[in-house]
Amino acid sequence: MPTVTGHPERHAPTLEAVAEAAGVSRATVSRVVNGSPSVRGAVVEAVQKAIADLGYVPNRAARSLASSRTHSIALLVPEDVSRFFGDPYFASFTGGLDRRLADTEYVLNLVVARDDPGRKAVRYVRGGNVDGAIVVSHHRGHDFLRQLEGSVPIVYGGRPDVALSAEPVFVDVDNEAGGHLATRHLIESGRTRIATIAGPEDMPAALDRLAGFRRALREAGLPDDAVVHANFTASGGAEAMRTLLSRHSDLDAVFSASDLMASGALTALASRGVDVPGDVAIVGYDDSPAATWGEIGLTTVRQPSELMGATAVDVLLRLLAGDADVPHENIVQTELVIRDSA
Amino acid sequence: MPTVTGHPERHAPTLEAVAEAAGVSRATVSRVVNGSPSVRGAVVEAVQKAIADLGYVPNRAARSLASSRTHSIALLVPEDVSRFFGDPYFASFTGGLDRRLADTEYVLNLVVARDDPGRKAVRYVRGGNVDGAIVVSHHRGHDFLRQLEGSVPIVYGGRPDVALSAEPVFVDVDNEAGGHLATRHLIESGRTRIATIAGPEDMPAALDRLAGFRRALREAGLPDDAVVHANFTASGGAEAMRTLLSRHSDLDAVFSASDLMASGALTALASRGVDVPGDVAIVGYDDSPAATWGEIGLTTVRQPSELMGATAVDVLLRLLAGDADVPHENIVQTELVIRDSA
DNA sequence: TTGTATGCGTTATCAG
DNA sequence: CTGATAACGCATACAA
Repeated sequence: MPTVTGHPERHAPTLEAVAEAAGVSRATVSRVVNGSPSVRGAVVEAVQKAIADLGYVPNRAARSLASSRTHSIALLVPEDVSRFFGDPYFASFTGGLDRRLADTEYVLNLVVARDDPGRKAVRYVRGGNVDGAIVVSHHRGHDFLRQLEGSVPIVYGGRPDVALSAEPVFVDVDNEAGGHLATRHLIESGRTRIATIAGPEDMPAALDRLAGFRRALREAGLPDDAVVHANFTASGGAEAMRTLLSRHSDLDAVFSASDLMASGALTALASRGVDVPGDVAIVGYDDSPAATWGEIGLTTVRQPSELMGATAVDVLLRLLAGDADVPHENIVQTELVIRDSA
Repeated sequence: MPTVTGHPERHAPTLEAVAEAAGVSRATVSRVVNGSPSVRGAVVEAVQKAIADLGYVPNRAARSLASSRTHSIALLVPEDVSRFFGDPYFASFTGGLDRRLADTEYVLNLVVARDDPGRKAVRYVRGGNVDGAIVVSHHRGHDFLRQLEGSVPIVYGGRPDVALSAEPVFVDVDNEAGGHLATRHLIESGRTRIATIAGPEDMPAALDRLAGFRRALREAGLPDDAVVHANFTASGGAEAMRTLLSRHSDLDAVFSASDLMASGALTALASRGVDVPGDVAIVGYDDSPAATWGEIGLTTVRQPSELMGATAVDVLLRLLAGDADVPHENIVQTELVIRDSA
């Protein structure tokens, strides 16, 4: 059995060693490492050379102990990880987080509050283990998030639907504008009888998209009464589509509030022999993988999820830097991705 | 900043404070916290009470500095995070990791080695920032992984296809058995002319599944010559299906090495008016969301990805505990999920 | 079984 | 601009 636990590592070089090699004191090396402006140029160079020669890497624990800053931030996920990452939107959001974080010396800690009602996670965050936190995939009723207030700076992915005592800082997408964008595209391509498969009535994002849909139609002087709600699933979308067809035989376009529902709608249309986009045009929402898995590419509204992740980091970093006037609402815009269906 | 319910921020209590409250020394408190067996029962209780009263939480940095163990492990992802988490398999794997880790005091650090050829990530892992690492989604050519050897215990998700100087510890799924399982199911349901849409010829997992397919057919005395390779995409699967149909008109079943390819095959069959599973039965692989998105549920081979994540943690924990004889190969078995298509 | 003393590697507060 | 020197909170040999 090969040795697995052996540490052939010498003693990792410390500030002390670098100081000696550079002929200065520990304090000076520390200053150079932390980019203090008050060090003579020549000394800086000498120290940096010593650092490079010895391959010095600051000890995180020691640094953290002395400065009481951890240089790590929590990605707090209040639900099952598989579900969270299984959602392409969050996968992409996390990608944005990471990419933006790569330029910094911050590290991402994955903190999950699944079974325990947030106790362990709250203790972790409050326990001084991280400098800040980004909370994602939070839902109404996640009241334990309140216990995070007053500990470290927090940025929410999506406007939190929780009773917080202070105004939360969040990044969100402009769903109303997204719904408007999609519907406007249908209008501009000459459609006149446009329906929507809306999302659940208790989800703010869904309602906002619906509002955007309605506004676009009103602005164009078209009727906005063809609305059916579904539950963001493919089968729900299929059923909604059938309902719409039976109610509005003159239908020539549909805005679906999610790609998954749109894919269900597409199969429903196909089985009825309705040509897409010939007879009926359809625009989805999300630009999820489902948008390109079918035979005909789905024209859809992309949420800049990666940008949102990056933005969340930006905002948090500003908060950590003590920036007093960071905006609480950070709204990013959607974008239309045109494929075959509309 | 509004006052938060609970502890008024003050100075977080330290060992010192607990010691004083319990009327013992810091060392004793430390022993209790770390579960040392050599502390009198009465004292243990007293200390634990003090801990509870004061809401004491050990300072990670101090602990780490003193013990040179970090209690955190790295999840090393050598590629784009979005792609990694966008894959349901990895999302689920990570879920397994997390769930198993929840019982411990270890924390997961997300370490990504995307653009930089591993330099930063390697430095991080070697820099003593983590006690161990779990490496996932590694590909051939990721030679920088070699630089991790000898630093901390490492467990790979999937057998690494990299020239390592020591025998790597990994968890993997038995792809050959999976291919065999799928094919055997088709045989047992009475199919006699069975083809396969295999994965890329340069991927070990794909080849293993193909080998399982062939073995099952040989064992049943059936021909194993109906093989077409595709690239694990839906469109690739559709094209492969068309090729198979043209070559083997007597086809009555197909094993597709991925659900995505199977979904493409399904659309290809549908457009030719072939009934599934009436005329042709089809079994996929992965049990990904794609398996249930279509009109007919896909019978498929599920990879116990979550179990694999949990196993990876188990193995790593044993390594960290200094367990001398942990097996290097940790193989988990696949499972057949029967739906409509076969 | 328990307490004492020391050190872990940095940062930060002073002087100089 | 630079160098001593005291924290930082905990673990752990060593003593008792």
